[in-house]
Amino acid sequence: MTTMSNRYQAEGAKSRPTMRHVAALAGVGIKTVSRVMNDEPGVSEATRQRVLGASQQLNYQLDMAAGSLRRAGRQTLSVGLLLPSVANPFSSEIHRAMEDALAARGIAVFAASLDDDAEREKALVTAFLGRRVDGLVLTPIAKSQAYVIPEHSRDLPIVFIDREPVGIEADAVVTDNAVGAAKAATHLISHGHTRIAYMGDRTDIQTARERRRGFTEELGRAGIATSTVPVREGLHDEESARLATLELLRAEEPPTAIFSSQNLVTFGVMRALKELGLNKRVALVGFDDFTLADMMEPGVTVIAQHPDRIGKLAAERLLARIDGDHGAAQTYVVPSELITRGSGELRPPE
Amino acid sequence: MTTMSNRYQAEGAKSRPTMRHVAALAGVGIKTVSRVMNDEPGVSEATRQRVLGASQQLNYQLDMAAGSLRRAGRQTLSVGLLLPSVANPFSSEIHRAMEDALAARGIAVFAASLDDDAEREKALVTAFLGRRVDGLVLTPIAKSQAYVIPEHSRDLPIVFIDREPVGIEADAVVTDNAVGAAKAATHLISHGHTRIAYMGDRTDIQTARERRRGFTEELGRAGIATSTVPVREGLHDEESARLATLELLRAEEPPTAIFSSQNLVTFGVMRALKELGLNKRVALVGFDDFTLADMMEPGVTVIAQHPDRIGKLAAERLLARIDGDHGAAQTYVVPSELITRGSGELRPPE
DNA sequence: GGTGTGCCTGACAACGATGTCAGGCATCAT
DNA sequence: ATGATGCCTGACATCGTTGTCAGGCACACC
Repeated sequence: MTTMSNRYQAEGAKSRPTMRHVAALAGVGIKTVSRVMNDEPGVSEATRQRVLGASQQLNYQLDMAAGSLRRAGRQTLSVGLLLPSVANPFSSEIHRAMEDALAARGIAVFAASLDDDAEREKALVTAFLGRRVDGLVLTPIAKSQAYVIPEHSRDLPIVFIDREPVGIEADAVVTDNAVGAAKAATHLISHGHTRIAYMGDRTDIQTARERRRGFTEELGRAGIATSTVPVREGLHDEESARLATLELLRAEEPPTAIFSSQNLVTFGVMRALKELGLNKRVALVGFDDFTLADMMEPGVTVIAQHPDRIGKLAAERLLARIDGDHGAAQTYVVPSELITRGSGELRPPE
Repeated sequence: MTTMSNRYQAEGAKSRPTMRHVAALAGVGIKTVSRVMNDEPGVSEATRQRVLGASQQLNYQLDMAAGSLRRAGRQTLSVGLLLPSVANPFSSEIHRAMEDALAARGIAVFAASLDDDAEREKALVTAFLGRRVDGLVLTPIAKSQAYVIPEHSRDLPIVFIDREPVGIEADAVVTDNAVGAAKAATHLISHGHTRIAYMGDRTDIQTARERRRGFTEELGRAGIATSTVPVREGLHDEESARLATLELLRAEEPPTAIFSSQNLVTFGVMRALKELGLNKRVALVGFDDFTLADMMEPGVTVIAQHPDRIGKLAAERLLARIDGDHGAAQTYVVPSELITRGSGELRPPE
């Protein structure tokens, strides 16, 4: 039979060897092969070597999917990771940190991009559930995550990152958005600014709202009438931020400092400032650190997030849940950090 | 029985419903449920609705792993992607492009980072094979990829990206490294430079060698004695590139132009030039485009690769192979592009 | 010699699904 | 009435592996 099937498949796809093939070649039972491949005790050294030899000869490899089908607990040693985009630097650093933390346990990561699309979020969660991942880490974008309640209460570990979920109680790992934005405000105020503009992302994004709240509350605390604060929101890319900034700076009584709530927005602001030759006159603090920020003219002061820590922490929480931690859901806050590089330390003109 | 198991598991992990549960609730056979879930024909509309209702009520979801166990061809609708690092911008753009091309077919992507570690390459390939991926896309780093020959000849689709594999004939998608580097050389020569330094990456990386070859060959063609070309290699990060550049520029007869073979090296060179106040005097062309290159002083001229096209093409080739294309292995070359921004157009001092 | 104690080992069912196949029931032509 | 033809449907084996369990064998002890 073996011969038959070999000949039959000689010119096409050769099929992968199974335990049965290894067992036949080694002259043992299939269960013994299983024991050897899984490093289970109770196999004599001689048998072990025979099986190992046969398996190498056939280039045999255990089929994890088939194994976990029968195995208790059904672990697949894979998890799903849903990010705004795998190509986004912030996301990909989280991804990397998680990978490192999970690789130690032999867990592989399915990664996917959401593009701020709520439908895609649900579709991808479904796709990963169908693959029976051991856990899910996701950046929520849909209005509510209640749709995963059935799975979550069936004990599927889920950790939300960057944004807290709505409609479900589950672990989350987030940056101290409001506090970070407040730090930016304090920093600019302490350098003499009172007319500080806020350039913000789409308001349907929770972190954007938090940053705005932290920022304006801090201005209020400092005695600056929040009604006088120029606020531009709904900026989701470089170009819209650039245009909004140009408009703002050409208006009467332009701001002497700008706080931008996100990477791409910061880039747009930088472009506008440079165009108008104001890059060394108008102060700027951006939320999110970025490559080459120190090479700008002047260097760009930022509120840096720590995607590596977020990723690591998320992975640790996920592993704890996978290992059976049934404690109450909790939100973990990773502190942001002010990094001064020049642009945030410019003083207003006399 | 159903009641029993519900009560039993009320306080712990509820188990996931299976087809049997759905079948029991709908009062049909298990195979009928299978037909409905897979949109197979031959089910009356009335039965279909009953099954659909039951499956929704139980929140049932098909188990892909179990399904593909029996299904012909054993497709898992997942592929493995091995990158230098998922956090590397070049890699993550490839990743994104692949994801988009594969998502249309419902294929999920396992992504992992190699960190230029040959052992990790093999370990991760093994890990993905154990998960029975339908295909593999990988950036080779090990000296030879002959170890995947058994799987490849068993019809596992494999596409190499960025670098060509060694010891195996398989599809590859790469940038025209030598041509791109030659373009950089031509560009600098046409702007009057004859003393052009080459700052290169580790020579064990194939693309680095190709870039160097293309660069020096072009200088030779232009009549520049290659023995006079300052070459610094083995630079793998910003700091080593910065130091090498400082040393080079402080030596006698410093170059009037620099070609850097890679992103991080370019950053190091930029830092050194700025430190010495030479950023507007010494010309620079870097291999690899990067964010904010146009915001530098001056803007940085680069040979841009097209990671999005590389990713898309790799995904297309992989799908073709998955669909049974048994044509000879082929290497696909994605052309690079010269983007002028200022730094590469600086002329040498008289 | 009988028996208990470990240590190895393999037969068998099961995991959750799909492929195969045969059977039941209308409908329709003869 | 009889047989042929389709359409639905479910019993059963099977995918590759692991859990369970019982059996065989060697050794030591009484």
